[in-house]
Amino acid sequence: MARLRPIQQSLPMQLLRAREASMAHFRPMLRTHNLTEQQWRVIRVLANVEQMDTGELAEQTFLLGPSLTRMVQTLERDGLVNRQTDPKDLRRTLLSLSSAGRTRYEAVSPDSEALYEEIESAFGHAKLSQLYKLLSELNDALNLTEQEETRAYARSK
Amino acid sequence: MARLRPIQQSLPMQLLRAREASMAHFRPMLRTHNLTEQQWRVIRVLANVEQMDTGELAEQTFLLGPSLTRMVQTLERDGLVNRQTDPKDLRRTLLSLSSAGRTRYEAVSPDSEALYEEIESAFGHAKLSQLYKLLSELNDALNLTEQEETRAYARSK
DNA sequence: GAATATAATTTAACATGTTAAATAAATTCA
DNA sequence: TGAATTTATTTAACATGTTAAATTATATTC
Repeated sequence: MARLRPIQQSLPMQLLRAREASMAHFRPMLRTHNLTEQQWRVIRVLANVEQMDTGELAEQTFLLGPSLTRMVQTLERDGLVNRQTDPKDLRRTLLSLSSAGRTRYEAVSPDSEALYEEIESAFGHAKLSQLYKLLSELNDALNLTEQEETRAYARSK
Repeated sequence: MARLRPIQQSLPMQLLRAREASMAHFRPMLRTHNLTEQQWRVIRVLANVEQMDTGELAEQTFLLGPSLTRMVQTLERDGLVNRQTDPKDLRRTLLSLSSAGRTRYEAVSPDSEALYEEIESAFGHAKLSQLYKLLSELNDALNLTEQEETRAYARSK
């Protein structure tokens, strides 16, 4: 029987390792601003729009609905985000950044940008572009074959 | 003030997106074997050794200690893993795969390998190698600058 | 060799990830 | 139009992520 490849050589683990290595830079910084990585993602997206519904915010931040629902509760309690039911579609919840949320955003932004630039200069702009390109192509390739598989496993279950 | 780059163009999000795209293939498969992604990582590492202590297992699987502690409790309850205190260093816990654990490993392996091959053929072997190389270099670059920053934030806190 | 420091693991507390099911509103269509 | 379907969000339940603190054992040092 063919032996399964070592886990360290697997694509998901390589990607996880790289992501952890990059987040190891951002997390301590966010910690000094009393934000989690995911909260910062939400604030950052909301900072660039008037308002956004939960579904689109979930897509933009790569968070799942249930996580977002919980997070928004605490973000609202902490006064960083406002919620409002969409008057045009009562199923939807519209979210927006409060002024305290915007203040926080503006406090974190320079620190965040500084880390990006540090990473770019450590890794090199050319390599970074090349990496982005490959990751984007990988996504395209993976998403093409995804649907059939999902259906296949759904059937066999 | 310089505007912060859009979140979708950030390195951590690109890596997260790629990882999610790849895990979207593996998770449904693992689900049919009643394993979570992290449980599979633990089993897979233990399948290649006689035994291993918690610390090294945490490194190999990229799991944090507290997560591993909890997981091992359920894995032991489910009869997939055995625990034992290291007689040479009573602080350490030695973990090993039970025979039921090995059976599960051998059931999952072919499905896992099949997905790897599917991904390789969808994305291309050459590109995949190139991606691995870049990710590895990124890790090296990131880990070099990590320590100083961590210390900097520790001081400012 | 007792006091102190270091190391490996675990506990605790809170946040998020994941899937399934429930809820409620909008949409479709017979 | 009203029953059936679809859609957006939330709840629920369990698993993992993250940090800090506690625990227990080994290693150091005086």
